[in-house]
Amino acid sequence: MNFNEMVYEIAAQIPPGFVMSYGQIAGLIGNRRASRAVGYAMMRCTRKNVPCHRVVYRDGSLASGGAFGGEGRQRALLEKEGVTFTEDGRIDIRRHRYRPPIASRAS
DNA sequence: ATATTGACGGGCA
DNA sequence: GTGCCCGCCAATA
Repeated sequence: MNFNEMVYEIAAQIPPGFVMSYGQIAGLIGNRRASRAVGYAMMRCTRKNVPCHRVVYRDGSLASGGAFGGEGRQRALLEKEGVTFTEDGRIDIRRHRYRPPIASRAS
């Protein structure tokens, strides 16, 4: 499951205060359509040192109901890192979307 | 080997 | 702008 490793690698590159969408990670890997698979991989990332809480939906909404062990768990972590939320309860993705330099790293 | 599920994304109403 | 439906990939049964 090299796919999973790649997802973890990219997610780990997300700096504090920034977030990436599943689809964006999927694109960096090489499969832009694999957004679902990326999320699936993230689901079991708890065993890794990966800030999976920085991975959100393309529209800035967080993961489905309490996927981190708490409904407000992810939001709390992100806010603590400096991520600003809108009144809709969504991340201001416009500002916090992380842009990788170029090194997509897909070796 | 096929079928179903799941932390998604994009397109259309 | 939001909401619903379909399609994509990978993993599990």
